Amino acid sequence: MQYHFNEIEAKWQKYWAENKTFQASNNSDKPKYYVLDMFPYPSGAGLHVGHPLGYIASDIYARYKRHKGFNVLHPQGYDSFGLPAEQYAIQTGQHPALTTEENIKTYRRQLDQIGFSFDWSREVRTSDPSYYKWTQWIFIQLFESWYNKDSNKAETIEILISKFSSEGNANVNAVCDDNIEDFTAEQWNSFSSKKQQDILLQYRLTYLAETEVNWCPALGTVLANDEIVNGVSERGGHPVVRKKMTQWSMRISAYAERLLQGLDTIDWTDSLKESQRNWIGKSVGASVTFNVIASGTKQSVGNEKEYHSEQSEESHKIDVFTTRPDTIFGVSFMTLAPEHELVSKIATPEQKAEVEAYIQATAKRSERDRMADVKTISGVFTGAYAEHPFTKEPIPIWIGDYVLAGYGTGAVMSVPCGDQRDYDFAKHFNIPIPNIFEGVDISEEAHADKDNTVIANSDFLNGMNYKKATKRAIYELEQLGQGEGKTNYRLRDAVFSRQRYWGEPFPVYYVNGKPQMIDKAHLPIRLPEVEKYLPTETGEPPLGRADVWAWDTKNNKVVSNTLCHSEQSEESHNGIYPLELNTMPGWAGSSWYFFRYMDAHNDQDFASEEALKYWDNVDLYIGGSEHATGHLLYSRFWVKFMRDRGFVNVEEPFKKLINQGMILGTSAFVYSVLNFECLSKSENNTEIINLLSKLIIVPTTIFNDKKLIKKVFINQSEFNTSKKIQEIISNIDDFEINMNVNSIHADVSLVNSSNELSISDFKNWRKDFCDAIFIDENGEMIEGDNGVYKVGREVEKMSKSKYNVVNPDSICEQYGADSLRLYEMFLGPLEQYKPWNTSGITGVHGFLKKLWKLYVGENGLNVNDAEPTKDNLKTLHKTIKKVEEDIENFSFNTSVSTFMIAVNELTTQKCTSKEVLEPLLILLSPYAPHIAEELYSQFGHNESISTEPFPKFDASHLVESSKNYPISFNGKMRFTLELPLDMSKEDIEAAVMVHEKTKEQLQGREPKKVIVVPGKIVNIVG
RNA sequence: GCUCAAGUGGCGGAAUUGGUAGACGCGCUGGAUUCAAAAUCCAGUUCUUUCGGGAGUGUGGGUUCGAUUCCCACCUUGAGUACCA
Repeated sequence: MQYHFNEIEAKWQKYWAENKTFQASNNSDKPKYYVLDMFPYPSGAGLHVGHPLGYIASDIYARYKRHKGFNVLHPQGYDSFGLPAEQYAIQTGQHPALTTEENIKTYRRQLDQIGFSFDWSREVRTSDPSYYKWTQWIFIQLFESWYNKDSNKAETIEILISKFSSEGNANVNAVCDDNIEDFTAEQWNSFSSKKQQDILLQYRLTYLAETEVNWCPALGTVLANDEIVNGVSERGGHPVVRKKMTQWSMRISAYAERLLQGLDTIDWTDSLKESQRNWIGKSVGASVTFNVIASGTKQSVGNEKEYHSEQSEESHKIDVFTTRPDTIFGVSFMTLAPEHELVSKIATPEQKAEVEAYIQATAKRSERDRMADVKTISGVFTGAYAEHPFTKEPIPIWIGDYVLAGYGTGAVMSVPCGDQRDYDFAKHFNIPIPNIFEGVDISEEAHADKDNTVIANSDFLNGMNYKKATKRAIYELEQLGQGEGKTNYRLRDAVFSRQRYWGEPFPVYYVNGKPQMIDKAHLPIRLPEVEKYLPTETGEPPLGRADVWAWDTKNNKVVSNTLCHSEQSEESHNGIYPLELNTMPGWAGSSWYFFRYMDAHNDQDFASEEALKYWDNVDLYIGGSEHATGHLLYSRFWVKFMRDRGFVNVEEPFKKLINQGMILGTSAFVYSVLNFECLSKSENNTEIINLLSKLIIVPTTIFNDKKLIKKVFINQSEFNTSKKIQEIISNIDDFEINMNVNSIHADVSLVNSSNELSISDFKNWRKDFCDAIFIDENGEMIEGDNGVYKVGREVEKMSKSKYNVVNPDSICEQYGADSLRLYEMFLGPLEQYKPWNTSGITGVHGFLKKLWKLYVGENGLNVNDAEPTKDNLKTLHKTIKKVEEDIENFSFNTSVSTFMIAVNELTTQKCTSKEVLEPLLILLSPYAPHIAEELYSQFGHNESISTEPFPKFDASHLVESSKNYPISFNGKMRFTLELPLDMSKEDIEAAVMVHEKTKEQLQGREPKKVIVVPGKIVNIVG
């Protein structure tokens, strides 16, 4: 009986589906375990072999946990809203829902054929109205919440309103917009509802505000910071510009500290935590207020009139944030961002022109230019001065684009002796660099080291170290009322509006321009139909094209726009108002989906309390590291919010997280000759002769071989009748010939495992190469089937455009899902990036065949009740031990070799004992579940192997009576010696010393020392 | 620039508390089987060698009886971040 993997795999996939083998129950006496994969975006291209890597790992773990007696939740779903489907819809006019549905079908078929133990009864899709109903609901909860810094959590907005109406906002300690005016309870109660709504919007956790956003004209939408890479869009690489727009934002900054602290409580990789820490970017320091000296005061004190006119103007203050308040006496100038609002107000008439020119020049430069060009120092003096808080000396105020408007206050106190950027700026503009550090030379560069710092020339700070001086400086600033200790975060509030069609609609309508939430009872608000998926002619988002997109507040339903009037009078509206035209970003649906799996069909709640309590949070999460500062940060934010409001019980969503590395493609290249460069040796001139009347393809081996290049040149010249070339050929030795080539990707499916290209298939594939001439490694033309062309290889990211994509379908067909699963694990450590090489799969496939042969002979099962031998048991138990340790350590690659060793050994031992071969199947079942099920059923079992208890390791089978000791001399192993394990140290030493080879090694020398570690090693020194 | 990973045969990689470096697989070489091929099986495969050995885990140093493993410095590659005050 042969190993017919296709039949076996189809049979068991059907069995699992029909018997709902992997359906998890929300009621169980077993301990629970929740294994989650980052759900996929269903793209049109389907899965390639890189995608399942993480799923296979999590599936192995999930199956292992079932064997270990856990009730395992291992769900899967689709992050099915997103840009590609919409781009495709724009191109083809097809509704994204249709293409998404098609893509999901492909994904499902591909996933099923790999044999995953997913509980498909809990599948979720973010684009499904029954799902996004709850995304909308969470949005409403965020809108109805504010962040109370006193209780350090989000609370409902009702609490805030009652505070306002009873005591005003003076004592409210909230995370909110800057510059909120103080008001009393009486004032609050007398405010119009419109004004009250405006004020509340400044406190809500999601709020509407005019913000500078990253606008991508090519995509017609706003992008979040994490969606921009190197100043261009992550998808498509389109330019991004700054633009002011009214947008929904999420007050994630309220959670900055908790997001940072929470990292210490979760089991994630250090590099991932580090990226989140950097992204949050906490810096501790102080805010300092500098008073601007009225411009008349300094320069024209004598001029009474001008002095008075300046005095009548309002006085200005500049707030700065600094991490080094200890260096405040080293300030020799201040720098404002060119966009700073004070710039135009304080610039003196003499400097005004120059300042304005500079501002304009900076505005023209794109964000990308500014980022790319860090070296050029530029700036302009404003003419204005600020007063030093302690010395009262005037400090010149400059503007410079090295100060960013978006960070801190957009202004810095410049301490050139302690900050390299300030130092460079001061040097460039000849601004004094006072030294306030004891015993430090600052003639070459700034001294930015906090640890080795003693402050000097700084009045009351003299002689103090960084820590002491900082504390004292803050204290003194507080005394003056010109500063306080402050912590700043780089983390910005997240823009939540997208000008796209294929996303969650907001449950929001506008009355007189003020946002109103639709009641939970009327959710979901479904995406309206539009006839095109592009922005409108007036620049509104695609939803602006919908005809039925207004909210009827009387009947609580979406109605035709024609019923909605824009007139101001309340009566004319008839209770019908326009709906929000933006949609939510990709991360909305993915920030909470892990809770939905717990109770996927609940239509009363996003998940029931019991389900949330039972499954708690994700025990193991596997996915790519590219989500470090997007999905993984936003999810943590939403979970913390939901916890604050009592909707869930957990503070962190993912207890343990593993990043699987990417599987890279091995691209194949052919090299077409661009030209032959002929250099005359005698005449000392260079000429490039274009010989290409025909396309010539050469292999890599020829590139640097002068002889072969000449040979190719001569062979090809028969296609060219040019006199010049005839002349060169006749005097070929007078010319030095070089060759320039162009690398062209060849589809990897046209190349066999020995890197040989099928030339006829290649010509068929690239019609423009149908007349190309291929040259072999000897410089000879390849004609017909004679000769082979070897492609060049390079490891690159797997992608359609590089023609290096390997499809799991064909692998499953040729070798089976079990082979694919084993091979993906066998490639190397899960977290590591590694290239895919299809030829290696024969190794694991051969292993499965060998395994099959161990169990099944020509006439059926080869297994009996024979008493296992000592060797059989030893092999089994060392395998149990290793595999269990490996799975616990997520070292799946090493278990595959362990299985190979076990099967090799048992085959050699001719083992037929059921007592050994049955437990081995359970060990293997998480990795290669189909073959394990099949053989297990042939043993006579009627139940699936999937919940059989994991075999127990018994150390007694591994006990040895002797050890093959490595005998080393000065740490180098020279020979081995078999000795009983119960031998004493002294006896071992004696036995080694009398040995032939020892004497040979020592050559008469007396050893200085003999180290004997019983059971391990003997080392002779001397 | 800063932060974090990682450097071991022709290739993917193994060596879990410092104790026989190169497990396992690919590839390659030779052989068996076959009309032939595929498949299968057997043997070999770090380098070097005067066939006794000798060297060897990016480089240089250190700790140790003993270092791929620990410490210091450097080099290279990859990823993230980028004027964050």
